Formats: sequence, structure tokens, C-alpha cells
Amino acid sequence: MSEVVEKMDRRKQRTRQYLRDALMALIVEKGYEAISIQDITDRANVSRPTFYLHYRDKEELLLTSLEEVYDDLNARVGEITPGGMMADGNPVELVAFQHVAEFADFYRVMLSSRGVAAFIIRVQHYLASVFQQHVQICFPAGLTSTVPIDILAYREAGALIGTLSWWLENEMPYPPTEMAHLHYQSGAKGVLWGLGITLDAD
Amino acid sequence: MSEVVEKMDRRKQRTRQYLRDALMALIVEKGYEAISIQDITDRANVSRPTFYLHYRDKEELLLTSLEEVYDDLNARVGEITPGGMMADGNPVELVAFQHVAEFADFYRVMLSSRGVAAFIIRVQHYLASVFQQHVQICFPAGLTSTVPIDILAYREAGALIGTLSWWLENEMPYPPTEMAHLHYQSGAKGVLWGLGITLDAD
Amino acid sequence: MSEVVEKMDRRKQRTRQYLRDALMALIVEKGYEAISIQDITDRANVSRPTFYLHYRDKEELLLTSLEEVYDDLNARVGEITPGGMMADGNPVELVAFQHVAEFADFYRVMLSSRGVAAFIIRVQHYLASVFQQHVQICFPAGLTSTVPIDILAYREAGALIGTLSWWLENEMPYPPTEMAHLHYQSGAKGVLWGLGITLDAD
Amino acid sequence: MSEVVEKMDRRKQRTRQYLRDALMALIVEKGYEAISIQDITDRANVSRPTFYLHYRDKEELLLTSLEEVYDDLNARVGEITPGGMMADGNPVELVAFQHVAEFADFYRVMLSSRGVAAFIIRVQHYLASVFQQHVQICFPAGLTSTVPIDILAYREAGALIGTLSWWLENEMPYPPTEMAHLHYQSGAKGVLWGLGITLDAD
DNA sequence: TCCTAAGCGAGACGGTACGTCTTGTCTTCCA
DNA sequence: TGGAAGACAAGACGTACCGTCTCGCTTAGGA
Repeated sequence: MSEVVEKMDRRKQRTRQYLRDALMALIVEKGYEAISIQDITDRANVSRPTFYLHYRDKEELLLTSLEEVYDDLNARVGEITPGGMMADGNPVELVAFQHVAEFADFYRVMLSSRGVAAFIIRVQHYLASVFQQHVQICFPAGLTSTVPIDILAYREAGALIGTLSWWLENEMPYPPTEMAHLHYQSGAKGVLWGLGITLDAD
Repeated sequence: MSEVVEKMDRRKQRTRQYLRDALMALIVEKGYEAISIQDITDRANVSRPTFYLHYRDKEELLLTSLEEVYDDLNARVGEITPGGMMADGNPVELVAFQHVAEFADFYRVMLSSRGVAAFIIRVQHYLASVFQQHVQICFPAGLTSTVPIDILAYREAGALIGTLSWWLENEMPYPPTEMAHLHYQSGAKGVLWGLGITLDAD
Repeated sequence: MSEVVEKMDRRKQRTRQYLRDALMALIVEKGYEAISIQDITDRANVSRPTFYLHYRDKEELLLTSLEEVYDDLNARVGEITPGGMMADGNPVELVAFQHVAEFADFYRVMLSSRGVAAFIIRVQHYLASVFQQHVQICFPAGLTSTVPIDILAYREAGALIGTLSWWLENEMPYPPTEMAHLHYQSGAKGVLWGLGITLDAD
Repeated sequence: MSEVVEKMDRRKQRTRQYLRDALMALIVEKGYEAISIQDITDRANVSRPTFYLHYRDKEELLLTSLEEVYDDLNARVGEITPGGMMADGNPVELVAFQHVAEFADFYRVMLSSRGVAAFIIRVQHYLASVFQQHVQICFPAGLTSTVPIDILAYREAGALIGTLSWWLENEMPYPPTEMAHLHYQSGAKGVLWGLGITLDAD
């Protein structure tokens, strides 16, 4: 069987790589929606019917291509030891900022108005599930009982996306570590603000 | 100005209304991307060329249609007196939950993977700007100096979208008032969580 | 009835004249088929719906406009005394060349590939009927019995259109009188040619 | 060259044939102008965009289709030996009547008011050029000097079209051979008529 | 002199066709 | 056997033109 797999031509793998690279490059250049299959195959030096030999449609190629990106993220998240909290806030956020910095061109498009809703939502789901796991490990039952954990997770996932959006849109003026810090701090400020000015007018 | 508006044929206004209604209905039914101009004009009992008499493309119709929805939201936000904070958290959030509840079908689609990135981002921008204004009014300069206000604003905008996503996806199990409360509380929890598990022994 | 006609506003008549003039001018400029109703009404400084107040379509306007042209031709043909033959050939042809010379711009288009088949065929019918009448008057029964008169008439009608085509296409190098002469002469040559070269090789 | 032709997919050739056939059939049925591209592609069982893969517009398809018809005509005209004249008149005319008889349905439309000016004019040009060649071969220089050969050619081309029109419009009451004879004879009569009625006492 | 009906401008609209673009499928032929 | 090449169906796109309609203005003839 490994023979069969080996026999599965390297050409095949190579072609797929070309297609993925082409997609990623084009997303940065013109935004996902504006890309046609022809654009991709032209860039990949592949004929259009060949595209369909490998992927059902543009979306499937995108999802496949994302795995590359996600492998990076997952690896880093996996390294986080549950107990290892830092004064700067949760290390998940730090990892996220570092990861996004690495693929900044890609995220700058995908988390903008030229991006794809499905991608944004997917990122939100992903972050929410990561947060949920971490919260379940870190929090004693008593503290979380008053508010459903998934609300907390979705809130923090959205918050992180919000901060990331701002960061990407504003030419990333701070390095990832500082962003993680600022993100944590603005969370605290938000709570104060949520308590109303009576608190700070005091 | 009202003269110009009055002079603008009622037929024209009526046709536009039909088109807007058709779009909103179709978004709920099949998601924005899947809608063709023909779908819209069929639903609106209008010919396809007539569509182009009024709007350049589907997006322009969407943006115009949104203004209607936004007029509702803006009116409510405008009524908030800056000083009137509540124990449940910032009234902006409450208004948001109420507004989204009213157009739940629409938002359920648009803030999902069948939605439109441009719309999500636009909502984020809108919320961020509202938050920014409120923060500038409510916060004494000293407290905000450590973290840029817009990071705070974008973080809270994203957080609200995150909570809203969860709410819409999960059949809105709580009423808007309760959601506003939970959203505020999960903010506080998030901060605690951000401080690390050392605090949870508290 | 003349009352009704008189009551029919001069404006109405004027508008129709504008439309007819516009059509004739545009035919010369861009050929009949290429003209849109909008072109005509723009040229005539009239709104498009106004066009339909007067004519059902472009063709009806053409036919009406042609009457002007035809009035000229009919008047001249009517003046021909049946018996008055000339050495140069039938005066009908002379009149035709003179008439076409007068409306040369118009005929140059209409009898070219930018023209209208219906018009060409109509001219052929018209000429054939004129010829037929003249032949019936001029020829004793005996001579015509061997060949149907209408074949003769259609042959000569087509022949005249052929010569006119050549004349118009080649910048009308001869005046009408000379063309009438040449047309007659080439008829005779054609017959000789039809007899075969044996005749002239003799 | 045959290589190129062979390499050109049979499917392609077949599709073109379908389109040509559809056009010819539709011309007979409803006249050229009334035909839409959709009519043609529906009839040819081909999608509309496919039409544009092969032809720029309806006219290009017509011209291409005509070449088929013309190949037939040219082959026959080519067989005429210059010296072989007949008592019945020029064999070119006979060939023309035979050819038109074969494609009678087509010509009946195209040489009528439902036809196309460009086509009629093209036929006239074609016939004129054939006549001109034959005249140049058949006539000694002396005889033609008094009248330009091309006038003669255009006259005879028009004359033939005139007779053909009559023939087609009147259900072709005579066979091609007899028509060739009558056409020749009416030429002679026309000349007599052109000489004026003084001769008819003859 | 005013009134009133007709001619007309303006422009929205339904409908049909246009020529183009993209997608996904298929077939043929090459390496 | 993977891929190139390209024909094709399907269907949406944005535009052009047609013929109809409605709404007002204006304008000239009759009261």
C-alpha cells in the first residue's frame, strides 16, 4: 500500500502545493472573493480542469490551505502548559498574536472587509473552543457557575479578534508581546468601564 | 432637501422598498452570497434591468438596506444619556442585544459563516466607534492613559460580536436584558481568568 | 376632415417633420439598421415617448419619410407622355437618374450593404410596375407574346437598380443624361453578349 | 494546412455545422432580421456562449454559411468554358437559375423584403464580377469601348437579380432552362423597347 | 382674459436580447 | 496515469433598446 502511496506521484503533491501557494498569494493581492479558479490555475501554471482533479471548489482549496496555517497555530497552542499563567495574561493570546504576526498579510485580508465571513466565524469558533478548554481546566466550578462557560469563551474569542483587527488595520504598531499585554489590560479597563463612571468618578 | 425627496417619484421609492425587502428576506432564506440579482428582482416583482436603475450591484443594495436597520439602532443609542449607567453593565450593550433580537433572523445569517465579511467588519467598526465615544466621555484621562482607547474599543466591539454570535447560534436562550448582564459578568470573569489561576483559590 | 387636419396642431406637424429630417440625416450618417429610436429623437430634440405618439416604429417613420422622396419621383414620372421616346432610350430611366442624383446621399446608403432589403425590393417593385405600364402602352401585343411582360419589367427594373448601384458606388462620374444613355447602350451590348461571341467574332 | 484542419476538433466542426444549419433553416422560417442568437443556439442544441466561441455575431455566421452555398455556385461557374455560348443565352445565367432553384427556399427569403440588403448587394457584386470576367474574355475591345465594362456588368447583374426575384416570388412557374431563355429574350425586348415604339411596327 | 385640452418632456418600468464571464464537466491526446 | 488543452452547458452578469405608462408642464385656441 505504501507503494501505492509512493506511486501517487510527487507531481500530484507538487501540483497541490502550487495551487495552495497561488491561492494564498492571490488572497493577499486581491481578496478571496475576487479570485477566480482561472486566476489560481494561471498563477500555479496548471490548467483549469486540473484544478478539479484535486479540489472540488475554491473553498475546499482554502480549507486545505488553511491547514498549513493551522498546523503552526496548533503546534504552539499545544505547547502551552495549562498551569503556566503569566502576569501579562493568558499565554494563548500571546501565541495568537505571534502566529498572526507571522501570517500578517494573510490575516490582514481575511479579517478585513475583503475577507470571508466563514473564515472569521471559523476562527471565532476555534478560539472559543481553545478558551473553553483552558477555562474548564483553570477555573474552579464555583466561580464559573454564574455565567455559562461558552459565553465567556465566545466573548473572549470575539474580543481577541477585535483587538487583532485593530492591530492589523493599524500597521501593527506594537510587537506581539506588547499586544498581549495591552489586550489583557484593556479587558480590565473594559470591566471598570462596564461598572459605570460612578466607580471612577469616586 | 425634503423637496428633492418629495419630487423623487413615489414609484421609485416603492420599487426600492420592494428590492430592499426582497434582499432582506432572501438573506434569511439562503444567505447573502447565494443570492442572484434575478432572485431579488423576481421576489420584488421587478425586472432585472430595473434593478440597475437603482443600485449598481448587490452590495450597494445591501448597504442601503442596512441604513434602515441602522437607523433603528442609532436612534436607540442616541437616547442613551452618557451618565446613566446600570448595574447590568453599559446600556449600549443592552440596546445592542435588543436591536439584534428584533432583527434576529437577519443577524443570525449575517454573523454566521453564510454571512458577509464586509458586514461583520462594518459592525465591528460601528460598535468600536460607539464605544470609543462613550469611553471618552465616561473615563477620566488618567485611567485610560495606559492603553490606547481604540484598542479598548475594538476589544469590546469584538467581545460583543462574540457574545452575540453565541446567542444567535444557540437559539437565544436568554432575553436581551439577561444577555447584557451575562455579557458584563463574563467580562469580569475574563479578567480574573486573565490574572491566572492563583486568584481562583479566592 | 380638413378641419380635423387643420385642428391637428402645427406643433404636431413640426414634430413629425423634425423626426423625418432626423431619420434621413441619420440614414446617411450611419445606415438605417444602426439607428435607434433614441438616436432619432435626440436628433429631433424630442422625447422618446413622443416618437410613439406619431409613429408605431422606425419602419413606419421610414415609409412616411419616403413619401416625400417618392412624391418627387412620381411627379416627374407622371409628366412623361407615353409616346415621347428619345434616342437616348426610355425617359423613365432618365427621370430615375435625375431623381437619384437629387437624393444621392440617401440612395447611396439605401442601395448599399448598409441599406434595407425591404427598400431595395420596394424600389424594384415600383420600377417594375412603372415599366410594365409603359410596355403595355408602347408594345403591340404580338411582340410581347413570347415573353411575359412582367419578366421583362422585372428584368429592366433590376437592370436599372444595377446601373444605379454602380453609379452611386463610383462617385457618379457621369451626369444623369449620360448615364441614361450608357444604361441604354449597355442593354444593347448585353444582348449582343447574350448571343455569344460567335456573333461579334464574325 | 490540412494538418491544422484535421487537428481542429471534429466536435468543433460539428457544432459549427449545427449552427449553420440552424441559421439556414431559421432564415427560411422567419427571415434573417427576426432571428436571435438564442433562436439559433436553441435550434442547434448548443448553449448561447458557445455560439460566441465560433462566431462574433449573426452576420459572421451568415457569411460563413454562405460560403457553403457559394462553393456550389463557384464550382458550376468554373466549369463553364468561355467559348461555349448557347442559343439560349449565356450559360452563366443558366447556372444561376439552376443554383437558385436548388436553394430556392433560402433565396426566396433573402431576395425578398425579409432579406438582408448586404446579401443582395453582395450577390450583385458577385454576379457583376463574374459577368465582367466573361465579357472581357468574350468581347473584342472595339465593341466595348463605347460603354464601361463595369456598367454593362452591373446592369446585367441587376437584371438577373430582377428576373430571379420575379421567378422566386411567382412560385417558379418555369424550369431553370426556360427561365434562362426568357431572361435572354426579355433582354432583347428591352432593347427594342428602349429604342421606342417606332420599332414596334416592325 | 382666463380655461382647458392637446402636445410634449421626463423618466420609471417590463421585456427581450446582447455579449461576456465563470463554473464544473467531459473528451482527446501527450509524456 | 497525471496532466494539458480546450469544447461545452449552464447560468449570472451588466447593458442596450424597445414600447408603454404616468406625471406634470406649457401653450395655444375657444369661452
